[in-house]
Amino acid sequence: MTLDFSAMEAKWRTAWYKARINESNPVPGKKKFFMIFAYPGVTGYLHVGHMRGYTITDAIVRYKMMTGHNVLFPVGTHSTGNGAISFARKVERGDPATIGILEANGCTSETIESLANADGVVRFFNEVYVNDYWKRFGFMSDWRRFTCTTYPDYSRFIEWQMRKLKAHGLLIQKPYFAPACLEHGPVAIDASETDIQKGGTAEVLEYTLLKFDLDDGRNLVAATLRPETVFGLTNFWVNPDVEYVDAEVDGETWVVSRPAAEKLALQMDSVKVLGSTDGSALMGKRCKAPFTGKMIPVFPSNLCDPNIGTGLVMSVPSDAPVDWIGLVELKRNSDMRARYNLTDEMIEGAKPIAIIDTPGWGPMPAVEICERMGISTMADPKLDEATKEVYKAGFHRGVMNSSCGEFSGKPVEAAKDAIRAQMLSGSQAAIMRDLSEEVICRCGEKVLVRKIPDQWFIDYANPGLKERSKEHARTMKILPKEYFDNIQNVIEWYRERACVRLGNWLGTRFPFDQRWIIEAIADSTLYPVYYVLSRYANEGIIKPDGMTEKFFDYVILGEGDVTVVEAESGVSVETLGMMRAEFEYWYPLDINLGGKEHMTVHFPVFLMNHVAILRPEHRPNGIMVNWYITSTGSKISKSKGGAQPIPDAAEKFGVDAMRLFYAHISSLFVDVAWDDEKVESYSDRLEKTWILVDDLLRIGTEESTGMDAWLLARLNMRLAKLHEHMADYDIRSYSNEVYFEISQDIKWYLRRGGKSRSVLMDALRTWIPLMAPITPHLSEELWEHIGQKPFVSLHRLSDGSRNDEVISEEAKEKLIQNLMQDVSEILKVTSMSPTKISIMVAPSWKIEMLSAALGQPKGKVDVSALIKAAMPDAKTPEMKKAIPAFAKDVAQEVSRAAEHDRVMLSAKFDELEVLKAASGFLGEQFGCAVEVRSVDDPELVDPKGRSRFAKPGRPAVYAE
RNA sequence: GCGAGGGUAGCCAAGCCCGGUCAAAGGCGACAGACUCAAGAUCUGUUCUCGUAGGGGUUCCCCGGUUCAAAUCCGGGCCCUCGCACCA
Repeated sequence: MTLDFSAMEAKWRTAWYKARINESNPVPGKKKFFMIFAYPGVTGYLHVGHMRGYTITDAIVRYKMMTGHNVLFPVGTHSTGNGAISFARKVERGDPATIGILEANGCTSETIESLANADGVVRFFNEVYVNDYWKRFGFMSDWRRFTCTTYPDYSRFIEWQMRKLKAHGLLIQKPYFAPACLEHGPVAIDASETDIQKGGTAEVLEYTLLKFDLDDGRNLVAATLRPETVFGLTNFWVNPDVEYVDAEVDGETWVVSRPAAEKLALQMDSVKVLGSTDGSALMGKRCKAPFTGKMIPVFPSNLCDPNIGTGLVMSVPSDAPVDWIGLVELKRNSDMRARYNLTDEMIEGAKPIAIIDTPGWGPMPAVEICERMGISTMADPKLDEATKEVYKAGFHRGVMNSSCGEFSGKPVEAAKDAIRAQMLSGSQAAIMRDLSEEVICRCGEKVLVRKIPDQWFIDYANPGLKERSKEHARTMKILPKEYFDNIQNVIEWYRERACVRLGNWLGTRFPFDQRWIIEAIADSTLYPVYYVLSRYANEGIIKPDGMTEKFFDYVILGEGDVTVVEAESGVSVETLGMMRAEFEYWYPLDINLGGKEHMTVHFPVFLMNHVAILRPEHRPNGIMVNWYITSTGSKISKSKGGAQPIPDAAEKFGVDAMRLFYAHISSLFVDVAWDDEKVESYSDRLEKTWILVDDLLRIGTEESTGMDAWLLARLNMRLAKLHEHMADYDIRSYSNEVYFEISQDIKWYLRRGGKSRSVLMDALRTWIPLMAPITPHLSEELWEHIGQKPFVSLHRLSDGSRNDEVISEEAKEKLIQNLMQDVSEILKVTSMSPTKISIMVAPSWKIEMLSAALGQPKGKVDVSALIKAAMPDAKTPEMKKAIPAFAKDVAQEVSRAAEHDRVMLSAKFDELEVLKAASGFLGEQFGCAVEVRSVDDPELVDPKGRSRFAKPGRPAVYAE
C-alpha cells in the first residue's frame, strides 16, 4: 500500500486553518508559550535546509500546545537592506541565472516581469514563504500576525525603538570609515556580493602613513602595515615612472600618488592637490625618517603601485623580501644606477639592519628566506609566499632587538601599537584606510573607504547595558549550552554598532534625520514585541499614522495617559487596554530560534535591545541555535536558488518525512548533509508506522495476557522520558522514542503473545498523539483512522510516570530479553541445535543476599556481614565455598551500580514465576523444550554443574 | 589573527557536561533466516575480533597524565568546520 502523503497533508492543513486552531488569542489564567524563529531575509527562494529551524520551532510549539499551553508562533519576513533591490535589478537586466531559477520554480513571464522592482520582489516572496513553505509544512502559526519589515506599521514600531534608544542615551554619533561607492553610498562587502560586482573578500586595512622629510619641506608619505620596522629602514622606494602629486594636508605638503590623494580626500578634512612631481625627479634625494631621524636615500622601484597605499614605500630589507630583492636587483642593474646617478656607495649604504629576533630565524629573515627559496628577481612568484611567511613569523613570534631603543625586548605585536601611537601623537604619522583589493559597486564604480563624520551608532559598548545583558543571559535557557557560556564573551566584545546608513536601501527612515535609513540589524531585534500588535494593524484596527510614540509607550511600557493615546491613535481606550493586556499576556518571548550565523550578531543585539528598552520582566527567556543542513559538504546556497524548490521536495518526499528528517537526523547543534535517500527512508518509516497501526486495529481480541501490564507500564515510562527530553527541547531524542522505540515495544508485546484489543487501543491513543508535534498530518490521519475525533493536535498528552510498578514490569521483560541473549550466545558459540534447554533460577540465599546488599548504604557494602548472614543456612561444603565468593561479587556489583541499575536490581518480582510463564514463548523461539526450575528445586537435574552460575537476574542455562 | 565547535565501529549519528548501566543507543547499508510461486514490502537475527557455554582480546584521532576504573576528566599534538559585526 502506498500512502498519498500529499493528499493527506492538504486535507489536514486545510482543516486546521479552517477551524482556526492556529490562531492565538490571550486566555487569561492559561499558561502561555511564545516562540519565534528568526525571520528570513527576502532575498529569493529558500532551500530545504532553511526548513530545519522552522520545523523545529513548529514541533516545539505543537508540543507545548499539547501540554496545556496557549501558544503564540508568529512569522514574518525581513525585507530591509538591498536583497530585494539587487534581486529586482537582476531580473530587470535579465540575468540568466536568476531568470532560470524563477522559471525552474514555475514562474510565468508575467510574474517575472513583476519582479523587476523591489516592492514586487518583497510582495512575491512574502507570498512564497507563507504559502509555499510555512503553510505547506502545516505550521501552527497565527497567519493574521504576519509582518514584514518594510510595512508602514512596522516602520512606526522601529521609529519608536530608535526614539527609546536615544532616550536611554544609547544613540551616539561619531566618525566612521565605511566602504562606499561615490554614487550609491555605503556598500556591504561580503562574500555573497549582494552590493557589489567584484571584491567580496576585500578587507579594510588600516595603513600607517609615515612622513619622511625632504630638504625642501615636503614630506614623502609611505604607507605601511608594519610601522615598527621603522628601525630597520635603509632607503625609500619611489616609482620613477609614476607622476606623483604634491598635496596640501593640514598645512603640510605630502608627496603621494594621485589615487592616494583622492582616497585621502575622502578620509581627511582638507586635502588639496597643489602640483605634481615626477617620480624620477626624486631619485637619489635623501629624506629624514620619522621617529629615528635617520637620513635615507630614495631609490627607484617599479613595484610601487600608485593604487596601493600612497604609492610610496619605505624599505626594510632585513624583514621584507621584496625590499631585499629590490636592492639586489638595483645592484645588478648598472644602467638604472647610471640613469639616476646612484653611486655604488649609496647602494652599499643600504645594508639590511637586523631589528627583530624571531625564534627559528636568523637576524635577517628576508635575506634568509630568499636564499632558501632561491628567489633572486622581483618577477619570482614565490616572493609573495616568502613575504607572508616572514611577516607571519616576525609579527606573531618576534621580539624587537637591542637596536630598537626603548622598544628593545618588546614583542613585535605590542611594539607595533606603541610605536604607532607615539608617532601619531608626534604627528610623524597619520592613518589611511584602504581596501585590500579592488572592489567594484553594482553600478560599476569603484568602492573606496570614505569617512562619514556624523555616523549614528547604537552604543552596545555601554558598560551598564553590557552588564545587565550578561546578567540576564545567565538566567536564560540558551541552547546549546556552549553558546550559553559563549554569549557572555560575545556581549563583552561588542562595540558600538552603526545603525543607519545612507544610500538606496529598503528600510525605515531614521526619525532624527530623514537622510538616513535604519540598517538591517537595528530593525530586526526587538521585533518579537511587534508580533503582539501586528494583528491589530493587519486588521485595520489601528492605522500606521496612529502608531505614535505615546501609543507604543502605553501599550508596551505601560506609560502615559491612555486618553491622550486614544486621541492620538484613534483607537478606543478599551481596545488600547486590550492591546496592552495582550502584550502583558504574551511577553516575554520564550524562545527565539535562529541559525548559527546569528550567534555573533543577531542574538546578542536582540538581547541587548530588549534589556535596554523593555521592563526587566519582559526580557526574553530563551535562545536556541540551529546548525545547517548542508549539501554534500557545501552550504545549500540561497544565491544558487536552492538545490531543489521546497514545494518540489515536499511533493516528492512528503512534508512529514521531511519534518521527521529534520527532527531525527541528528542533534540540532551539528551541520548535517541533505540526503535524498535518508529522507526517503524516513518516508518509509512513516509508511511502516501506518501499516503497524493498521494491523493493530485488526489483530486485537478480548483476551488479556500478562503482557498487558507490561506494555502499559512501558508506555508510561516512555511518556515520562519524552517529557524529560522536551524539557531540553531535545527533539531528536523525542522522535527517536516515538518513531523507533515505541514501535519496538509494541512489536515485542505482540511477539510475546499480547493481543488485548483494549490495551492496543490504549497504546494507540497514547502513541499517535505523540507523533503530532513532528509529523502532524500523519498523526491526524491515524487518529481519525482509529476512530477518534479531530484534532489530535488539540489533544492533551498524558504525563507518564516511572513508579515501582512500571519499573518492576520493565525488569521482568528485561530478564527475559537478557536470558534470550545469553542462550543465543551459547547456541551460536557451540553451534548446537538443542533438544532441551534448562533454565535454573538462582537459589533463594543468593536472592536474599542481593537484597541485603541493596539494603545497605550506597557505596558501603559490608561483605563480611553478608557472609555471616548466609552461613547458618549453608548445608553443603559447596555452598560454604560459594557464599564468600558470591558475597564479594554482589558487593562489587551493587557498589558499582549506577542509579538506574540499582533500581532495576531492586525490582521486586518472582523470577521463577516469570520465567515459568515465559517458558512456552522461549521454547517457540529456540525450537525446543524449555524447562524452568529453581536451583533450590530438589528435582533439578544439572549434569554439568551449571547451576552454580545462577545469579539473581541472570539464571544459569544448560542446553543439551 | 581573534573567537567558537568538532574528530566515535562500513556510512550517518547518540554518548562526553555529571568517569563505572559502554564493545558503545538509534538509523542506513550489508549478510542470514522467516513469510511468499517469486520479487518487493514486512518480521527476526547477525554485523571489531577470537571462542564448541553465556567468556576473552583489542577499540571511541595521536601521545602523555589523574583514577581502583577514562570514549567521558587534565596537559600536549595533528587534522577538520564555522563566525568575526552595517549580508541577515
